[in-house]
Amino acid sequence: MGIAERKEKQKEEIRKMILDASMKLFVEEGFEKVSIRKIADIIEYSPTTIYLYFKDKNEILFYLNQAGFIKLLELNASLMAIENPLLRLHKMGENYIKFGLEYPEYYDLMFILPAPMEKLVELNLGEWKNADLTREMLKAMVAECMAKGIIKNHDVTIVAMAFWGLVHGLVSLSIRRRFEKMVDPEEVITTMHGSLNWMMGLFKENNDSKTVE
Amino acid sequence: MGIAERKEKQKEEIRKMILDASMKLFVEEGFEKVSIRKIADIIEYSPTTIYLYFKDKNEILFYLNQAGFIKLLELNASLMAIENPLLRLHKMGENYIKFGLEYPEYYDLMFILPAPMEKLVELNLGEWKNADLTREMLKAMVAECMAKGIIKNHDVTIVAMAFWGLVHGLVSLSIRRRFEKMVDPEEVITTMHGSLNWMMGLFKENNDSKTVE
DNA sequence: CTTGAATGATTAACACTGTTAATTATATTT
DNA sequence: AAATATAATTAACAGTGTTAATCATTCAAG
Repeated sequence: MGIAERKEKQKEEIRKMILDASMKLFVEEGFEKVSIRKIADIIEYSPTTIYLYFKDKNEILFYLNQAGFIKLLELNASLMAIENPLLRLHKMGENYIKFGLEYPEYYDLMFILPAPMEKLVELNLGEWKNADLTREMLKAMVAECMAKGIIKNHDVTIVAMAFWGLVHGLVSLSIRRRFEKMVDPEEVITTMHGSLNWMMGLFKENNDSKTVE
Repeated sequence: MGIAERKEKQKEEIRKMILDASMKLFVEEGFEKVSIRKIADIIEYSPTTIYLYFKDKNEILFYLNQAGFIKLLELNASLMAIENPLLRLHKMGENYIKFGLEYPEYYDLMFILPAPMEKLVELNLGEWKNADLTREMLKAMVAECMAKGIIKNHDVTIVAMAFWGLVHGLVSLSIRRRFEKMVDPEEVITTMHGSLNWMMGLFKENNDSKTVE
């Protein structure tokens, strides 16, 4: 069925064109400027054509956010080389903060906006590869720290959630400008890293008093 | 000038009508349903009339979010009775989580959406009474914990930011449904409290090894 | 090779959104 | 009573996502 195959390929091409145009708008003009009509302008099709390839706008946003998770995973690829799991965890937190501050639009899509999650539930995709992987990495690191006695034994999920909570809280409050009245704008970033650093310090000190075991 | 005074009063009344209508829509139908035209419908004026009393929609949202901060402060009023500053801090964190989960629309406006902060900067209101007060309460508690040797001495802002970061991270990831793939939906809330509890525990243990001083 | 069905893409329209300029209606002041 | 200032309105602009109905094109069957 060579014909059906080529047709499928052509369909994929237009899908790609739509996503590429969305990405271009997203990166160059920001998330809010991504509209069906603007995408249509770029790919030189009518707006309604887009609905022949994607169910709705949220579905497009969902695919855009996937790109964000790939970016984040790339940033974290170098972590595997770090032997000490606590240091690795620390570095992962710093990467997370850097990522959020450097790509606030992606961050928005990945961790703040409701749209992508709604789509995920709607499509009921049991898995969500890149996002799942990031979460698993975090949990694994926490578990490793506990196994090696660097972090006191506790429910892994609880500790992982606390860690993610802390860094996400810092990033999201920062990009939503909620820290500006708390600390000098020029010092926000260093203070954020300070907060993470301080928390990591609690682990270590906690460890010191237990290392004797 | 009795006339000018009465006029001023009448103007205030319509302002209040607009805010009341906005609040009604906000509470009953959610943030996204608050539109200029719907507000106009309720108060039985034309949509453009609203612009005679408020510069734009964001200004209305800004006033709505104030109501949220008042609600949060009311919830925290009982805290003052707690003597132990660490316990007080813990309770404040639990209140914060409860507030966020119970009034996600308010929480959105107060801590997630960009709109109110943009307005604050635009109006350059040096102060923002209720929000400032909440932040100051947090900082004061952290400082008190340090002064009493319950938390190891450190930069107050860094520690306060970490604390706020943690609870905000938990709440915002939760209401944006980012925890659903990490933990059973029924257990999200207890796990969140577990995370806060775990962090507070770090303080205490840290303290134990230093109490000897 | 032509007809009929299926597919691809478009136009027109719906129901909204925030916001502004121009106009009308209502009070107030001269 | 006429002129002015204020309040409120209508009409319009420039968008948004999305759907139903229509046109154009390609494909397979007679």
